[in-house]
Amino acid sequence: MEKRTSILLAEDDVNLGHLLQTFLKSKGFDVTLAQNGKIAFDKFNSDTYQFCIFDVMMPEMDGFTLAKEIREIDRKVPILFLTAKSMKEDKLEGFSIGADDYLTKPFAMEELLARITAITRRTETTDSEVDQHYLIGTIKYEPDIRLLHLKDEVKKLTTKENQLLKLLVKNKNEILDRQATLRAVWGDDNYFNGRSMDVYIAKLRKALKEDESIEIMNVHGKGFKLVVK
Amino acid sequence: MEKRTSILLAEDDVNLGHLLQTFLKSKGFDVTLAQNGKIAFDKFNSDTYQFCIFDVMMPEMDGFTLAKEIREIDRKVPILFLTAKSMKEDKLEGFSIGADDYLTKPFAMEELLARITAITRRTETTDSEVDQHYLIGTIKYEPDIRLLHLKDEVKKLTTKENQLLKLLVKNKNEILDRQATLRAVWGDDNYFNGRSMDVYIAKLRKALKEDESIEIMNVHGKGFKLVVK
DNA sequence: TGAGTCAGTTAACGTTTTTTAACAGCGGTT
DNA sequence: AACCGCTGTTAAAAAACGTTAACTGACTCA
Repeated sequence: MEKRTSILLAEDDVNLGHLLQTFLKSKGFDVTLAQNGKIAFDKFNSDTYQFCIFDVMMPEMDGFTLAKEIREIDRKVPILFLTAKSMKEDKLEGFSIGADDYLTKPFAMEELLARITAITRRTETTDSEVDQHYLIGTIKYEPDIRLLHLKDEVKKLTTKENQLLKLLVKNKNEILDRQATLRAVWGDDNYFNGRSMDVYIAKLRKALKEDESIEIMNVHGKGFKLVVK
Repeated sequence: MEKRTSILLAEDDVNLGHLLQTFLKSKGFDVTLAQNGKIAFDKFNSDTYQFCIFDVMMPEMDGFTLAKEIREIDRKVPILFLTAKSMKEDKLEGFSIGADDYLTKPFAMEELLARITAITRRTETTDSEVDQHYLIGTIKYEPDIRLLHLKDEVKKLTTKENQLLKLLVKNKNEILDRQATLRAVWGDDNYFNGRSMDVYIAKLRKALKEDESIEIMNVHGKGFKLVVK
């Protein structure tokens, strides 16, 4: 249940625009592409964006003007400029409007990604959700505080129990690959960690056995699967 | 009570260091100058800074290593690199560590200022980071003056208690890495410092136990995590 | 200058968590 | 059926952590 960062990208060069959109989408962002500043401004006002990337030179409305307009109604949303010029004056004009960063074309995709990451990291909200919970059959499970609400007891899970159960729950009714799980939880899928995992599966089965409809089933040679009937 | 943004500047070139310090001070910043990365790391851990400027090439501990150490205990504080090289690889190495920006020497003072302003603009109004105080559940905590406002007492924290709690609070709901914390607070992550840290965790748990919703939970083999329900 | 105080470390002992060992059973293959 | 790798389970061993108290060294102040 992870919300993706939505980005508003204003770029009149169709090729570059689509290239960037595809790249950023592959990196897990929601990217809305606008052909020019006017369209971008409309889109900004009709939807919610966490991040803006504006080409400086565009028809209709250039990037700087667009940024200035947006800054009047939102003085916080991060704005990154793409500019073909490399003159210092331009850079400064962008910053004084309230840009957060700029890239001079041509630039490496990875650098763009790095800068977006750097900026969004700072603006992230401090507290992540601690109140998230799942229902496994009739049993309430709170992974963030590692609690399992059983019929007549609230069981505290250990780190490993919790990591494993969280993966099972996230992949409910799907096979949880044995090797992948070992690498995720134990860091290495060697023999002993495998045995250790089997021990933890036994613990979890015992913890969940009060609800008959829950089953952690083994898929021979593949992994485990949490099934709730 | 207006407090100035405090900057930690790590620069081994004494001339450039003083020049920058003087310039930034004239622009209204509090600037602490550290001769090398090791000194900077110690200063970062004993005081509070809103911004970091690190020269990449320094004796004792270089800027990238310094940033990496700091990122383990503070994933938000803005870091700007000063680099003499202009290779793209270097830039990316910086960003992947979690840098926010970089400047290639020689650079214009005004450009440095513009970048600092761009990065701090959004955070300065939102964050009450300048007038440092946190709420841990119902308990008010003022790290700068090392006070914990309990129900019927104002508890003075010792240096170590305070450093540890500050890190926990800054990383609320996230795992605070055991080794990184030891290096930050005790300078070395050997066995005995580890035991010492466990003693301090016990002290903090005792101090915070009046609020049931607060928990310092252990993540076996990884570190501790401050959770407020 | 020497008893008292205080922050921090080390020691000691207890508890919890995780790993390893040991043995038993199961599943698929030949 | 015989075999072999995979899994189930329990118990013992090892590692990590929790807590209290004794200890150490630095500082204070009469």
